[in-house]
Amino acid sequence: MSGIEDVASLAGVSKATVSRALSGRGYVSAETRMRVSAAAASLGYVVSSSASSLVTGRTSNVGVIIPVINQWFFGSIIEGVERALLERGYDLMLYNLTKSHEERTRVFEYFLVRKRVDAVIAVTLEITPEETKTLLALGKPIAGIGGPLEGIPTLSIDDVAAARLATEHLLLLGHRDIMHVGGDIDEQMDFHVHSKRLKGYMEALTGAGIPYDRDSYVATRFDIPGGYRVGKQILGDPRRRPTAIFAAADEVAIGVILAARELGISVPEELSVIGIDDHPLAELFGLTTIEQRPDLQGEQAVDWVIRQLEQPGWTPPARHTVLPARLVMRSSTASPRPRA
Amino acid sequence: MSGIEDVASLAGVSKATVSRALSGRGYVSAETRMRVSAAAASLGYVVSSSASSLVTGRTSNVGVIIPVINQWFFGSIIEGVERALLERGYDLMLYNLTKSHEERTRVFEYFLVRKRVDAVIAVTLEITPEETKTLLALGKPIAGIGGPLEGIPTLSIDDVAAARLATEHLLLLGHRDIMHVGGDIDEQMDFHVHSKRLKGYMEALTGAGIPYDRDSYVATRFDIPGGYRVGKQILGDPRRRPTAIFAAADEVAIGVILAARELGISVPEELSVIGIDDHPLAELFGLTTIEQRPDLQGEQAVDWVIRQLEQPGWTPPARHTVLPARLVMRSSTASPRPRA
DNA sequence: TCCTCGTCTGCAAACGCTTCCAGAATCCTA
DNA sequence: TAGGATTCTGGAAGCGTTTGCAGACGAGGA
Repeated sequence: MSGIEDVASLAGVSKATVSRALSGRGYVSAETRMRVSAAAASLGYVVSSSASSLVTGRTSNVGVIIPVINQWFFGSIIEGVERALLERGYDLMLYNLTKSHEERTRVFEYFLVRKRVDAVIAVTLEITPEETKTLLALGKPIAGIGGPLEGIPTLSIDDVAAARLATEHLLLLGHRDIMHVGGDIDEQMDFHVHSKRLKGYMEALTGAGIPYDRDSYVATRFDIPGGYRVGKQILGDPRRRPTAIFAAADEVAIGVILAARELGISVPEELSVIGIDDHPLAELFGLTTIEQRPDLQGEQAVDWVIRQLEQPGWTPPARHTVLPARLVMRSSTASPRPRA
Repeated sequence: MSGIEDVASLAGVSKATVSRALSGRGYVSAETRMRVSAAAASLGYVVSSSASSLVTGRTSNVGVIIPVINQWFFGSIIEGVERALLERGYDLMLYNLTKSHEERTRVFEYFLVRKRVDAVIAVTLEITPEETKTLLALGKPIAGIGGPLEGIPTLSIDDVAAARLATEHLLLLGHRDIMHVGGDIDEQMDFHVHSKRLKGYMEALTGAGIPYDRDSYVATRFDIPGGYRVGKQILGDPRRRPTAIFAAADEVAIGVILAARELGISVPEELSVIGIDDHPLAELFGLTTIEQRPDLQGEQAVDWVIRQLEQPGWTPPARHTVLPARLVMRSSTASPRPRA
């Protein structure tokens, strides 16, 4: 494995010049630069990132902390982040932080601090003020997807508003009997996504003068089988069946649609269903939904941290950034049929 | 940010002793070790990984090259790899290598070589002999998921055998008119997964004395909408409709089932469907399938590379390792109905 | 012509660790 | 009691870069 010294002697210059030629910092004559590049290429030389970061103090790594990988929302974020980082010459260190408190501490106090990353992107991670202080003390840029988070730039859609928008769409169609299938409030994800979406739903109902009935909210797992299970329950009981269901995520909504189909309940004639996300499967099921773009959220977070790294003085938005979430109308929602 | 020197003077020892105490290498008295640890903790000291790897030559990073993230198979692999690495104190550097040749070269020639990782795990990546040579020349352990790959330990299920098993299951039930919905041979993934599964299908047919008809293989995208689209085509034409369909992946199979449902064709009474993967949704759809466990594949690959790193002399299996893939029977397959 | 300024290059000092080496202290065994 | 083995510690070299500083050179302005 050849070092900078070898390149230097092959090119007939000093180590310093090699370093300058290859990194593009400082003065180097065009002719010298060519010679150095040629020498480096012919030796297959690549700088040692450890040596380099030892002296510069930068690693060219960005740490991403994420609770789940194998789910559309999170996978899309990773894709977006990866793409943006690669483009800018940074590498991605992935930390899959599951619920376990022990793991969390380990990552926070050990891995991240360990001078391994230049910046951190925390996905759906409710960082405590103390942890925030630790992180900020490191002087490393941080950005969060989710939020808001005190002291850290964050971005996300407005969950309350999105849920309200979805519910209002149903109300506008004339539905009055609308159920909400959401996440389990007790098994909360960080940032209370579940309660926020529930809140938006309630607000919309209230706005329309419809009293909120405790029974009209049902919790389940945030995936297709979860939606299916609950769908079977709700729709299986004719007395309980609403004219519309607002599911807190497209996967849940799709589960509900599958349940409806199985019960012979036609969507949207007998039941309207709306979700949130605009999941890739939404189109196949004709699912009306509220679109969000997690991949762009990832890119945006990358942009924030890298800008901070590379443009001294630049600072990201101090407050939480709210992303647009728009209604995508498809064929799973319609006006309720007049009651028989 | 405190360095080893600070810890040393606080504990009243030399840097050398601090290093030994904290890393657990070499002799240190119990009493000294305690004092050093206490000092380190009180200063919030963490070793600089760049400095450390500069002298030791190890980074404690493992690079993972993967073509897709947001798909069950690949996401599961990442989860498995991440879990196994974290457990052993390594960090995961993620490289999402999409089709683009340029990106590929960049990652290979630049990122990986850049003394940033101790080992590489290549997922479904057909590494050329030249690239293999480059990688091996780096002296870094490599493992591949997929394969076989000359000179690199790899693991995967036997795609031909799995496809044969699936098809034979249908044959055993009495089906003779079996179509195969697979990936596009021209838009091949690496390692020719598509053609291998097609081959297993053909072998099974031949074994049963059934001539292979070109029209009985249809290519589509490897996802639910892809399966759905093709399903609609095939099943929509009564003259073309087979009694059974072997889909090369569960997602495709589920798409086919959805198409069948929509056309009022009941599964398994009028149509048997089998897939490969045992995708989380398989159970919901009662899908009979061939199970594989990508997460375990990831863990296994990690085990190989880390063992090589930590147990000098240990070598992974020289040849391709074939993983078991077993039939999981559910309710999407049955004997064909006697023809009217 | 002289001086200044911008361009180019090399020397050498860090960067923060790990580890080789040697010396001191303690322990065991003959 | 002597001698060797074992345990513990510190000094210092070195890992492979980047970068501040200073010197050399040529060009342009006064």
